[in-house]
Amino acid sequence: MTGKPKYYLTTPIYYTNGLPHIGHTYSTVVCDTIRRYKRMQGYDVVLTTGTDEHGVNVERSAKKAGVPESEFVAKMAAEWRALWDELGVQGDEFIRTTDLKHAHTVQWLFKQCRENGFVYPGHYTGQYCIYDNAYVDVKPGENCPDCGRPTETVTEANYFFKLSAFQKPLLDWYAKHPAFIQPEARRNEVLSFVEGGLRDLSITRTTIRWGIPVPGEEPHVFYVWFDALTAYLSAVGGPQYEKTGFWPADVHLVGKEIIRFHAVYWPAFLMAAGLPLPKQIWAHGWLLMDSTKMSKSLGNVVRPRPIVHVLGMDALRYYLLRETVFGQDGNFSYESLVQRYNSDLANGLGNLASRTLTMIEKYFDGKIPDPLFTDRLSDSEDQAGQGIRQIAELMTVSSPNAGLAVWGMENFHFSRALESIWTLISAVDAYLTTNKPWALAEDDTRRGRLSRVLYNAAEALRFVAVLAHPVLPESTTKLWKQLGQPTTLGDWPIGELRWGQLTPGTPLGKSQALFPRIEKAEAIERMESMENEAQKQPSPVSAPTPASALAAGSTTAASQGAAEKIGIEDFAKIEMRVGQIKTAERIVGADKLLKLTVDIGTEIRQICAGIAQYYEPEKLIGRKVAVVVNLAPRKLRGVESNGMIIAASVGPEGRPVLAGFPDEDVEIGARLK
RNA sequence: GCCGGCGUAGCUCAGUGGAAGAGCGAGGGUCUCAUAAUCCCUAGGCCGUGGGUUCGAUUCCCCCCGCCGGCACCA
Repeated sequence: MTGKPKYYLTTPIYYTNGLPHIGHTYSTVVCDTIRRYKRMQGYDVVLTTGTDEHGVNVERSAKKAGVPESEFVAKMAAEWRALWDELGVQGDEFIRTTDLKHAHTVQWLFKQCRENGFVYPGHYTGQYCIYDNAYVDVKPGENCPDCGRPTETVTEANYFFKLSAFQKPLLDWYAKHPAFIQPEARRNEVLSFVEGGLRDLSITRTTIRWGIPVPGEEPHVFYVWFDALTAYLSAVGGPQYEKTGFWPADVHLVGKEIIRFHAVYWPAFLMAAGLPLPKQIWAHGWLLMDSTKMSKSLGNVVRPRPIVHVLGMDALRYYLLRETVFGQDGNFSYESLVQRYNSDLANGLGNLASRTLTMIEKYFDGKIPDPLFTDRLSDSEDQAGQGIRQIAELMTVSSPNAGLAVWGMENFHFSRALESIWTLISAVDAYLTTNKPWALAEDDTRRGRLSRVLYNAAEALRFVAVLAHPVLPESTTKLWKQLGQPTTLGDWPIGELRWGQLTPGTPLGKSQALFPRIEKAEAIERMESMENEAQKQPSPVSAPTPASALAAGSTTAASQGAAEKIGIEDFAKIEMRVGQIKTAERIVGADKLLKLTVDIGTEIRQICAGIAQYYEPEKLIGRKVAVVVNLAPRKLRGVESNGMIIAASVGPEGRPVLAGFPDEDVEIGARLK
């Protein structure tokens, strides 16, 4: 089609059992930023995102909503699409795993793998969690380690993929392509995983109805990863990928929790089918609501809409890319979000644009002044202006020793790139303060200098508009128009950015505040109340189930720090009972944890409690405590904990004080209400 | 348990074998073109603890403490 170089990148294909939260948003916004940047660099770019719509969870949710699966997923897919639109995301391909062309691609890929001898029929027997729709590694009779619900022993016939055959080829590939898995820490994890040996993988199911049929092998349908991962290929031609020229992908951007599927399974499938491998898998970190405090409940997810409504989509995009070092985990809080908005966007970029454009309006009748570049006298007079120019020009140099704006974008160091663009903004602010154009304006003999100063400020703003556009598409476009630029900023060739391209005499567009300042408490209050409102409302199709909150490629948002009001029915979900401690011992290698056995009336439970620093094990025996008995079991330091002992958390260190019943005798097993 | 990472100013983090940094917040001052914005100054932090290598370590090595991640079918 065009002679442009091609660039293909993907977001995860999101599972449609719930609605998007801030973590999904993060993945997608990063991709959109890269897409816009590559486009400005002159690439023919395709960004694929989409929805993963098969599986038992969808079956169940659709049933609950009382609609056919196809209808359910259609509505969900529409929701996801709409959200991406609201965030300014330019998805070139929106692939749904229920698309016909995707089914064809999956079936074709399977056929290739099978013909090449990497698929064989077999049986799998294991403990199966029907809620998570997954085999889990526990003994018969044990509960699911993830959701805590009972598992079933299931034997089914299914097709296996010979993953074991790819240990060596994969390791060779990793060795030959050191940048294949990013960042480095994830690469090492994957490496040690593969070095530890690979087991074959079952890739079809007969226990699922809602899936892509395996041709001629009904009732087999394809199981999640063989289905979902292939969507990346389906989106750009499937079997005819050579015609589009977009395969292999340049980068698959994923959340760190699904790195293995992308860095091990997917390349192995492709190798088995004799297809080219993607060039890079980039795993980003999670956004945590409160990094110090891990949340146990997944109920409180932060959604992007309230933020977009209160602060605008650019504010959210900017925050996601600026606040967190890409690749690492980051913290999310409304507090820091509004802080960033006010100090960087409103007071920084917005205010600079406002003061510059207002002065050009006032002193030059709304036309870009002539900087008189040929005037040598003015030139020497304006050394500070030369400084601004230098800073701006350095931004465009792709080198870790230069201005870092372009270099940072190029290397996915988004926070660095933005940070450096903001050094230009504050340099211009300082430049204006020093040169006082408002004072120059009162002296007709200094007209030339005034022109020069305001030209430089406007030209620097133009640089900012171009450089920041991939992150702030909406507001930089406004700025672009305010600067009187007739071109489409998104098409502007970033590599051709040069100082002095701003044409004198250009009439400015209508000026308006880019980022109106907002009172912090009020903004937080509005976002939180909208969020709470949204949590109460069922989704357009059905309420998302908490167990599915960790969708593919999502980043986890743990619970909010501040407690919300809950209804009595929510409280009733928590089953607390009086328990008596029977035994207590320290856990080797864990100095905070005690392993307890607790009689809760109906049974004796093993429970771990983080109280070892303050309670002697021997003195606890016989003590009556409050126990949450219906908490999902989990392993702490390798020791299973089936319940939770209630304690007050006192002081800044959170010293635990056990809740108890000192005054009255209570019966073991009595429920707390 | 095994493997890996991290621990630097109130907060979020950057950084280097040779005189400790940025942004934000906070305190003081300033201008008035601007979104009560800007700009300037100030923060004196045992660079987790202890030891080692070195002329010299926050930066290299070891131990310890604390936190986090990975250790397979988790959409």
